[in-house]
Amino acid sequence: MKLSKKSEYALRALLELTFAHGKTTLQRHEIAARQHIPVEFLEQILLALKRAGLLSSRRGMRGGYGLIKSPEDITLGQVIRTLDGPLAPIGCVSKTAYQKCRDCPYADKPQCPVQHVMGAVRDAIAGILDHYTLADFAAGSRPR
Amino acid sequence: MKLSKKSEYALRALLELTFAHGKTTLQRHEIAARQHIPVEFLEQILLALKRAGLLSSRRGMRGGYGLIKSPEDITLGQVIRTLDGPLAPIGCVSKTAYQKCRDCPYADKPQCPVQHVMGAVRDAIAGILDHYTLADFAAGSRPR
DNA sequence: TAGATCTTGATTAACTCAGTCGGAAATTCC
DNA sequence: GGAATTTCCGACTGAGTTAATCAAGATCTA
Repeated sequence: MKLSKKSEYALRALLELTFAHGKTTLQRHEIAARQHIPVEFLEQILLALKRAGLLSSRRGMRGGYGLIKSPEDITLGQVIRTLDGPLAPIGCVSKTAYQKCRDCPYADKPQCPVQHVMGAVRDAIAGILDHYTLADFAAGSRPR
Repeated sequence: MKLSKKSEYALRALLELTFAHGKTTLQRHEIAARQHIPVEFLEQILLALKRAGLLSSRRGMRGGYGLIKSPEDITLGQVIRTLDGPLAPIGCVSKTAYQKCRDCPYADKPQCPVQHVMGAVRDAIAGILDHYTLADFAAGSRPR
């Protein structure tokens, strides 16, 4: 049930980019310095977020990174999924990356007790993270 | 956000032990066969559950494992915590194993946005798993 | 063109996960 | 008492993941 360092850094980096949104872009080293993140590691995180369509970037002297959408349109669920994979605790209850559970005697019947509980857990986690936007996050408030 | 195989096996093993509770005890190989779990791996799981005070055991010819408390008094939260550690996605929001977050610019102030969201996630997970008993689990129903 | 910056891919050390193995200790049955 | 059976305990292993680090290349601005 753990959040990777990668996702944590991503959230903290996006926090800075949310503050800067509309005003300016930020460079790797600025984000790294403000959030105490190893710059080379941060780099590959920003690249992943870019490939996921959340960030734009510009190379060269006046380069840097910026949000490509407005903070209200990016959820923490999206961010964590792109870096850590599915939110579900177990493959057979994932909605974005379902995987049939091998070796379980209940196979995939809806009677499977594991599926039942973990489905509830998944829904609880996704219920929070998929409604929590970067705007909420930066404001430090609850969503909606 | 993933449940380890260890915890999954533990839940499935406890399912069998719940069915047997009051009637008989079960041996490693019986549980392993019914739930398709590698027997030597299951062993160390059962041992861990025993050390956590959930199971009793007897060695020798008529030996085996049994629940030491009634299924209504064991929650899935307890089980998963003993095998996977804290439920919280990040140390600084754990109630059972709190750890101050190093290198975060917000330190531990209540204003920390990461702490805010992840606290909500932790509460959601624990809210389910700490109220879900083995009895609920075996019945395949929702708790309470 | 020079210098700054993003981009890509490879590499690494440490750690965790999932499972295996061998042997010691306890209990029962003969 | 001895053999069979079962739990107990610790060490070990191979594969994969995590958290970085590094070097070299592409691109942009001044």
